[in-house]
Amino acid sequence: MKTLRLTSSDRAILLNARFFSRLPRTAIEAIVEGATVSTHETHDTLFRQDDPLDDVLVVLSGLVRLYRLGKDGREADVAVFPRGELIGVNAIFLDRRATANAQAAEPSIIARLEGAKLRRLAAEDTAVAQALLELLCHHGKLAEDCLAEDRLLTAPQRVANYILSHCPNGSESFSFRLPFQKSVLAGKLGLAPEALSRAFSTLRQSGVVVKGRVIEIRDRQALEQF
Amino acid sequence: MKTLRLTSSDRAILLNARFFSRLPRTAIEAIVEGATVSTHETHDTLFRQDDPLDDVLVVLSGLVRLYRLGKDGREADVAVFPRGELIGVNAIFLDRRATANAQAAEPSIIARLEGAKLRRLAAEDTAVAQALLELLCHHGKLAEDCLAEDRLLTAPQRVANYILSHCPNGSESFSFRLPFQKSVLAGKLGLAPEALSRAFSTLRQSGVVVKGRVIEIRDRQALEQF
DNA sequence: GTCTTAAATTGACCCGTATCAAACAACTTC
DNA sequence: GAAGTTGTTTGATACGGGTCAATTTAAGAC
Repeated sequence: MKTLRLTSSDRAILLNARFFSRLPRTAIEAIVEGATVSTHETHDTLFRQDDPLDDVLVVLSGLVRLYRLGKDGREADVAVFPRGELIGVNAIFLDRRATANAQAAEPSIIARLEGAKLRRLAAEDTAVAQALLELLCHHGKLAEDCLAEDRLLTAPQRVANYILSHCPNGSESFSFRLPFQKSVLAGKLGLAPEALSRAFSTLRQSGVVVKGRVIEIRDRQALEQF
Repeated sequence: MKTLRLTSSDRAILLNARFFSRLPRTAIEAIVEGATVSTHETHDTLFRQDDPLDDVLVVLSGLVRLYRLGKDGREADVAVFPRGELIGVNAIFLDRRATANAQAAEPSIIARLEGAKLRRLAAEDTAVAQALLELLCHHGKLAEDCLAEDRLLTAPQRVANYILSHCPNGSESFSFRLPFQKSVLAGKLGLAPEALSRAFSTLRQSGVVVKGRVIEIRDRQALEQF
């Protein structure tokens, strides 16, 4: 289901997104003008691997999972995009085809920006180009982190890392709520859901208490040295 | 060992690099002006994780391996850069610190471009910004490929993939020479050298013959379905 | 060419995690 | 609130690949 224009609340969310927050108002208006919005249920597919794709998607609310399919049908997540993230920037500067499948991991509202317009603006306005450069560098770093984690850490270590990345620095004990389902976290960390579950129970002996989506940390140091 | 200026042959190599080939001569001159060159032996370290780094390195010849260290001292390659590649673009647009260690994987000649200048040029010249955007998108895609491979494919499948990526399309049988040591290939594919060796011997039954650095493929179809 | 050192291979073993199956818990929907 | 659906946990098992050690092979040095 599509609506032609962004509502004012959609607009407000966009303005808060990291990508847009660095840009002058006029640039934002130029980018957003003509954008369309769509709503999606959990498990809806937004686009498929190898599909022609000349749009950038912005997650206004909800969550989008980007994954590739193996020959045998197995899925491997390559990224998970929360509210405010841009999806498909790579594609519009390369061959304008999706490199992976995208699906909503929960009920989501998605804005679509035209790739052609973004390319034009990037070529005309160095502020836009600059913002894109920073975005891509950030994504690059995240991808590097992810690859290194996969190759260096065991499942409990990856989970400990993830938990610590949510720790307000300085505090020794804290708790937070997972921003999505555990199965999504498992995918993001490159694990089967069962392995995530087992990792949590391994971490119990290091002071991690899991109650539903809420995670409580009693001893940060124990986690750090895991 | 450093030389202050690029030789004319260094310059020629730069002009052939994918990044520079899209740029007008004037832009290239502006970027390259003031660059320094250094030569390195195998295993020399170019920079270390978390070091301040406000340069972009260009591999003029040789090979550079980018890797992260685990707590236990294990190394995980995050990228391997052959001649013509740029290293450290992410860093100059983020916090100007290295996100990984870089070491020469064979005797190498490296050019250093100043990050500050590159940033300035990217902000002034949209052609430079454009070239950087395309470069980063390409790197992003490669990183995504790598992550997906790690998560979806077994060791023999990754090796088969690598071999096929060197197959001149259309040909049913062919052979080529590995552009670097097998241990480097192993790291690039996220494998221990032993695992690479075993993968090769598994692929022998699919018509892959390995003689030193030369790889011969007798039956492409068998490889593709592996 | 021979000597020396580094790289690659092979075997034995073990650890980590995927997979399958089943029990359980938590939401929906009516 | 009951019934069905979906998500999570637990156990048993199998497989892939890492690690260590011992050879074999290849590559540099003289």
